[in-house]
Amino acid sequence: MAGEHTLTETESMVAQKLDGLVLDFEAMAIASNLFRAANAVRNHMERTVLAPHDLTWTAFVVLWVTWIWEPIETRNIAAEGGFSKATLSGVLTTLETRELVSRSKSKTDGRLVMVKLTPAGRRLMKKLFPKFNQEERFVVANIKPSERGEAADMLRAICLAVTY
Amino acid sequence: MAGEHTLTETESMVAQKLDGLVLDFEAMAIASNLFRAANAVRNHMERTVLAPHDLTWTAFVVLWVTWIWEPIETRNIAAEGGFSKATLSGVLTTLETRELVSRSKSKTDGRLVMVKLTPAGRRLMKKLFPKFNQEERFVVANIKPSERGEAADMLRAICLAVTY
DNA sequence: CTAAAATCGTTCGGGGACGAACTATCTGAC
DNA sequence: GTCAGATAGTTCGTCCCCGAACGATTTTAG
Repeated sequence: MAGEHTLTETESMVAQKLDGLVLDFEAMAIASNLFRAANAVRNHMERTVLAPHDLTWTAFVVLWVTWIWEPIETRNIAAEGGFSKATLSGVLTTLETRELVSRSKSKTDGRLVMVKLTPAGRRLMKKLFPKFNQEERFVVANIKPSERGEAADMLRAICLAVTY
Repeated sequence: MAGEHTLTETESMVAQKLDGLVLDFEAMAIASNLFRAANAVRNHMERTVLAPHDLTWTAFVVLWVTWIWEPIETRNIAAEGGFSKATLSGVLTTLETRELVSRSKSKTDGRLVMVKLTPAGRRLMKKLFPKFNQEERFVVANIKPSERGEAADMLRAICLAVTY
């Protein structure tokens, strides 16, 4: 994650490998830092907040989305969380085994499965989310408060470009 | 990934769940969009550039880092790529089986393993990276060129906060 | 010189991640 | 009313992903 090499060092190495080709180094820097950042934040969250409760990142996202919108259809959890329905299926089973969520068939459409938190799941989220938000504040601490709005906008702009 | 709900909708739901508690919604928005963006970009790259060559995201990152810095020690690949040495070990084995990289013991320190690309690996990267960079340009297309420098800086600031 | 501590890469176990194939259910055209 | 097509969720196979434990090597203390 650290990335011991400076950006310009990397750039000159890449330029050398592909000499003659036109490259957009600024786009490259954004993409590469986007992943460094996301990965670093995820690891930080897992270590500081999630590991003590034996939760993975994805499991937490599922709990969070469900907590906010329950009862919610599984397809919507997957859409909100940004992972495939196949992934969700496994994670839901794990969480159901731990009795943090419950599945039930929709009355109006037999294809749909509705998900809710159990009381234990709700208790966990009520305790966990404030800690999580506190770490989120830590994560953005190096961004000037006046620039945080633009930061969020920029990330949204990236999503938009890729989601068509 | 899509996230059908608006930010304020989500905020009011969260506020309701945790009423009385002070939350930093701006930090929440940045963190959440960071992951949406990273995930979306990764999926986009995998579909448009990587899948045709049967490469996963991580495998590509390993190839890229190795391509730029070869010969490189495995611990440095892991640091540059942002994943654990355990992950790297498996991915390297996969890539070695496909004869895109080669491992060899360091002469000067028996603990270290050096990694290089094979000629086939180098050919692949020389062909693949321009396509990859082209998609990176697509990804940042919705960010004003004048703001792209700040975008990269912001992501670096996040990394810094979390990496200590 | 040697024993203890540190470092490096691999292995192992368990969960996550996805596309593809599958079953079940619903919708719509006729 | 029926049946072809669309949609939802699960299962399966394969790979990624990490922490912890491990064996091998090097460094450090004394």
